[in-house]
Formats: sequence, structure tokens, C-alpha cells
Amino acid sequence: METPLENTLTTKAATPAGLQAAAFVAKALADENRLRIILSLTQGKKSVSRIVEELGISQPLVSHHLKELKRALLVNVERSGPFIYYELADQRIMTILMDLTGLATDLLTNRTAF
Amino acid sequence: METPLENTLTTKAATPAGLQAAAFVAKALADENRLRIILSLTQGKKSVSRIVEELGISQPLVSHHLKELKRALLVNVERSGPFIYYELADQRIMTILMDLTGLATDLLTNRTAF
DNA sequence: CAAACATATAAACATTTACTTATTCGATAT
DNA sequence: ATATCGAATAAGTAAATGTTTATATGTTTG
Repeated sequence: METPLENTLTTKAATPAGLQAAAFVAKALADENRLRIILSLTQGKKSVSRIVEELGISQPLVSHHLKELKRALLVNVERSGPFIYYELADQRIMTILMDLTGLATDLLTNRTAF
Repeated sequence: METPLENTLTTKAATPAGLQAAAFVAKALADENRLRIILSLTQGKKSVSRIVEELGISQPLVSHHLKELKRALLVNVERSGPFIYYELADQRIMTILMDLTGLATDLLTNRTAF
């Protein structure tokens, strides 16, 4: 079945509920530390302490941001002994992060070319 | 040239500047009213008053959000007589909005399927 | 049980942000 | 010039958010 962009937008995004959901997820992506966490989780399931080590930000702050990501349903949580592992809830999160970064860098680099 | 997802992430997103830029753009997308404006501009260049009519939100609020979108380089502005027209600065914004909405609705609908 | 470790939560604070109401600026037309 | 229309800005406020420091919860091990 053919689904041109224009069509997909009017059928999936145009609904208030769709936009509200999108804004909710976008809020979760609207912080550099959370994007760094997401990028880190791109490599697979990781414990909180592992993320803390890799990113060099405080443990309570990492916990807080993980809570936000969980609230936005972007990560799944799993306990194993004293460790708690977080993983990305959906592969598309990586794609969106990639697209977002590509667009953002292009916009900043090439200010008038579009 | 082949660019698998994993590769693209590590070359385009992994840089602090890339993530910072992505977070900046994500902030601009993290509001339902701004997403409604973007969706509206999907149909093409529009004046402020036109957006106000279509979305039913106050003129100062629309102006404020347009200012934010412009700050994030997501829209271009053009004056024509007494009217000021805004248009999307890049076509990829539509794609990202679509992907974001698709992901968000799936996450909210299907809470455990992934 | 106590000590040690992993993680979450609480409290407090500063900053940002969305929104409203009121006013100003800019352009056009009479 | 002045009135009118489109759009931006100012001022003010309430709410949300990111961060730090301190404390609590939960799990394992001696």
C-alpha cells in the first residue's frame, strides 16, 4: 500500500492525541543529558552505574533522567541482583535521534541554503 | 557508500555538538502548540493571522511560538505587505514529526509489546 | 544482623517556559 | 496625518524542569 508523506501526516499526526503524544516524547528528547543516555543505550542494555561512569554525570542525576525516559516509555527497566538495567524500548528511537541530529547540524551549519 | 545505522550514529550523533544541536531542535518540538503550527505549515507558507484562525490560539501566543521555531531555525520568515509569512525551513521536519508521532502513539497504545 | 554497594527519592534552589493582558510597531489606505 | 489592520513586544505570573546535596531503600555478603 502506498503512503505518501502528506497522507501519512494527515492520518497519523493530525489528531490531537497524536500531536500530544509526539510532544510528550519530544519533551523527553529535549535534554542533552538524556540524549547522551539514549545514545549510550544504543549499544545495548546497561546498568545505572555503567551509565554514570560513561557519561561522567552524578548518579542521582542519571536516575532522574532515566525516570523521565521511563515516564515517556522510551526505556524498559529490568532488575538483576543489586543492578538495574535500562534498555531502549524501541529501535526507532535511534533512527529519530539520528534524523534529529542530522537535521540540527545541517540547520546550524548551513543557515541559508534551504 | 554504505552507512548502517550504527555507523551513522557514531559519526553524526556522538559528538557533543551534534547532541547539543539535536537537543536544541527537540526542545522546539517539545510543545503541542508548536507541533500544531508545524503541522499547519506542512500545507505551505502561511501568515500569522491564518495560523491564528486555524489553530484557535491567541495571536501573541502564536507569535511567541513562531519566534521559538525561528530561534531553532525550523522556519523561515518573509514579509509581504502587512502580512508576515512563515514556512518550514526544511522538508525533513515533516518526516521527523511523522516518525515521532508514529513512535509515540505506538508506545502509548502498545505498552508492553516491545 | 551489620556492613557495603547499587539505585531511588527528598528537599531545596535557580532557571526556563507557556500563557495572558496590555501596549507598541509597522504598513496600508483614506 | 490619522485610522486601521497585521504582527511583535513587554510585563507579569504560575508551572515545569535541571541540578545539587543529603537521605532512604533494597540487595548481597561477611
